[in-house]
Amino acid sequence: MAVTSTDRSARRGRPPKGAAQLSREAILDATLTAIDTLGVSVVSMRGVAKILGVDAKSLYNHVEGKDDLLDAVAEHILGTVVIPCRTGNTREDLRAIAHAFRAGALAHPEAATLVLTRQVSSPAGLAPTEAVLQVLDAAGFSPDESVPLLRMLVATLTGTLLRELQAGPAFGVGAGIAEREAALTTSGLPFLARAAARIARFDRQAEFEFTINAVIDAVLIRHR
Amino acid sequence: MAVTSTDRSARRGRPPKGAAQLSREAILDATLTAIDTLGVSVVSMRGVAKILGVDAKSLYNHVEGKDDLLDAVAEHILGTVVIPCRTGNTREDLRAIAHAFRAGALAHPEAATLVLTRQVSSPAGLAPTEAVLQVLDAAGFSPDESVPLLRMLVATLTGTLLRELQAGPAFGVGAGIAEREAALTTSGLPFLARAAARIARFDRQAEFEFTINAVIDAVLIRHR
DNA sequence: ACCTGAACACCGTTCAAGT
DNA sequence: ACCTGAACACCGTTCAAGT
Repeated sequence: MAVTSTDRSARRGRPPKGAAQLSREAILDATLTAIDTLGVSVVSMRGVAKILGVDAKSLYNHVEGKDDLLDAVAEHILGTVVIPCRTGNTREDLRAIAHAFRAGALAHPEAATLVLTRQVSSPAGLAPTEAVLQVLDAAGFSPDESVPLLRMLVATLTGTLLRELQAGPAFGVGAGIAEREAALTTSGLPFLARAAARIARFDRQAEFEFTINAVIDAVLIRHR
Repeated sequence: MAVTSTDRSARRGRPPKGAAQLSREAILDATLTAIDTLGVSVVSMRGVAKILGVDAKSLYNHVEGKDDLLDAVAEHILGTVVIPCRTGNTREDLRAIAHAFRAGALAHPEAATLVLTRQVSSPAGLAPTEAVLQVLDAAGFSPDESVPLLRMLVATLTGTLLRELQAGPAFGVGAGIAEREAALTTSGLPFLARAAARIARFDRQAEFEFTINAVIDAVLIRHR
């Protein structure tokens, strides 16, 4: 019952021999697990700190703020993407990069929005971009030709993955394909009504394949 | 100095003859101007209420909550898109729809993220989709063929507009083209370094034209 | 060097009480 | 029918005080 000088409830300043030493990396890890668990929209500095058994304000010794932290998460995930080796077949090489990017992004579905939405400028984050430029160069495109093509590829990839994410965090079909089909059928829009069954269903893998192949077609058209 | 029964500071309940009668539409308008002024990330129920000279909690009589409100803003903007008449030229018709969509989205740049990011299911919001399906039908595509093509077009459009928005809210080039070019040049990634000058520059209109044309090429390839 | 107490200026939302 | 007071359970962040 005696209150000693190490009484935790009265402590202030650095803990005498606190268990986990706080670090930028530890904070980043905790943030990622918080995002995976609760979703990115619910994540908070205070919540991350709680995971680490620390006060929220302590985080500011290692991180500029919440925005900086979320940028770091995006960069971390992007750094996770393993760029495939080139085969010399332009179509297959572009496909492989797209699939690698998708795999990296979907490894943390709740964090994927960050990757797709935030501007990343670190070298690690730029590796996929570099890889695309390399493939286009090997295919014989000049930089003048490559950059717009790169932008189209990135835009399509981004858009496709965003759709995929909001189409349903769960695998395959989300809740209510029948409901969606019914809503479309009765929308009063004839072409949507006619295509309702096909629109209501969504095969993530197949849609990704189709879109990425089609957009690569658009690239290869410009090939001499 | 006398405190009467109409003393405002002690009032409770509906104002005797308050100026503006609150309505869903008025709330929506106020929200849109708040977004245009402050940016979507800063908008709050309390802020919107202040614009209307009302307490934040009053909004809940006309709106389900913040999420519902932002959905409504997205729908409103989408309902603003004027679908162009068909000309019979598939390429031109698809281009025209894309441009109409872009114009609608960019009319409120700070709100555009909502339009591109949220799932919209109201008939008004689905009009552009219906228009694309109609053009593809007129071009001779079956619904089975049209739906994946529609998805590719939407994905590319979404991705392109998102990039355009984050590339710079200001018109044309944002701050620091030279800085970005320098960063890319010294990134240690050779292909990025070589294309640095082209990547650092970004002509919104030209990039949009290129991408949309290229992706329509991918559609028309599949034309018999 | 690093952590926290106290503090500031905010959030979204519920619900009963008022008119 | 519609608005608000009181209240709840949160936010991100600063800064001086502590070790």
